[in-house]
Amino acid sequence: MARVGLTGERLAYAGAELADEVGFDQVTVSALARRFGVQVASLYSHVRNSDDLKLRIATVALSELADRAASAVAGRAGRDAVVALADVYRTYAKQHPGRYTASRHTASSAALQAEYVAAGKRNSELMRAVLRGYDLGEPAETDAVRLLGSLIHGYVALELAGSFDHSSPSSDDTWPRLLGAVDSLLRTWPERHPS
Amino acid sequence: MARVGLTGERLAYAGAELADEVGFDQVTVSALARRFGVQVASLYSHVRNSDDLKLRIATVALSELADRAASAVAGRAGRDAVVALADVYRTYAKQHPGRYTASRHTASSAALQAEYVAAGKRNSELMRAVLRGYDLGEPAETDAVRLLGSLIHGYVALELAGSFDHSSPSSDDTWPRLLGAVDSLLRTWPERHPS
DNA sequence: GTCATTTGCCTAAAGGCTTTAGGTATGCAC
DNA sequence: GTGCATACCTAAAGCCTTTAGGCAAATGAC
Repeated sequence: MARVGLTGERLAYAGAELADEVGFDQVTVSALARRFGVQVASLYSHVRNSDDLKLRIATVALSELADRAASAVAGRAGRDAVVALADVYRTYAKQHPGRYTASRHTASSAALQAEYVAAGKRNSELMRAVLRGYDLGEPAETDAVRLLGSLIHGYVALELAGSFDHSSPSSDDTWPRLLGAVDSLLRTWPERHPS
Repeated sequence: MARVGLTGERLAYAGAELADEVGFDQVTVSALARRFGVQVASLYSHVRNSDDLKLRIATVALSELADRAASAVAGRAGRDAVVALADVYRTYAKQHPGRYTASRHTASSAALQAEYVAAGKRNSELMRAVLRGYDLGEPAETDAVRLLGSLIHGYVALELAGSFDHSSPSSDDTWPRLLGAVDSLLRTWPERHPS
């Protein structure tokens, strides 16, 4: 009975890979056990249950996103920063569709998990930092965070679902134009109250 | 063994109600059978399988959305039409979270179901009709359809997930300001090629 | 190096959901 | 009333989740 060396963390990363391969919805404790060549029950020493596993995968995804987002916006501002940030999410979703789906998966117990919440905060604070460069003031800045967050997630979700597949122009052409439009909107925001 | 009068359609509507009550992910053939006081296997005369049931629920949701959208935009144009249309989706998602989730659920076999595809088309064509009023020309009009679609879905999804719950301003305050901003963006779209 | 302890992984079992196969009885047409 | 179609049933197999309890491998004390 050779020991495989399971840990909660290894399961989370292996679960993330599994999600990318078969879809986040298809990630099960059983499939993961199979992948490690181990009995199903063995995993229950490392994750509390199936929801716990999914939450750990979501945390992996949110953390990776925050890391990439931080690198992308470093040294950039304004439109460059917005484009770089938005590209991070879109690219990640294409490369890791299962992980991206996981990152948007809200479990009821998620709010109780410090690490998950912290990774979510890192992401939203990076976005706010980028938008602070437009000097909008409040409540416009929060409105802008919600606008950009909604647009990125909405676009990525629709694209991932294939909604843009069978019409022109290609999604690759639309995307930079939308970001340009958002940048010009931010620069001429209807109700600015700059500091 | 009193007959309950099951049909594919009744199952779809009952499944939609169940989705609103317990969440779309929790909708199972078993739960639906329980609700009708009937053995599980009995449902398989009316729906092909679990995915088929979910696709039928999604079709119910997409059709209801298209009906409401059509009523909302009738007799309106420009900003009024955009706001009315966007409100339809946001309000529907709040009233019927399970149905809304269903409407965004893409099964692999969905593309083969004529009714589902048709309901999806009705929705997107209503949005395009509203945006045609801004006289953007192509490809800007398609870009705008994708922008508005992404923004509405993204905002609704984040709001449903509770992302805007614990910060001010309230989501109710942000929403009309975002729609106003989008309207002004559409009226000053960077690269117009009007007819 | 041996022994004790921890713990990683095991077997076993119960319960739920999905789906198929084949049987019974109900409700309508006549 | 009789016949027919079919609505709903029982039975069963397969997979997933989760808990309980057991064996053996790694770790540390001496």
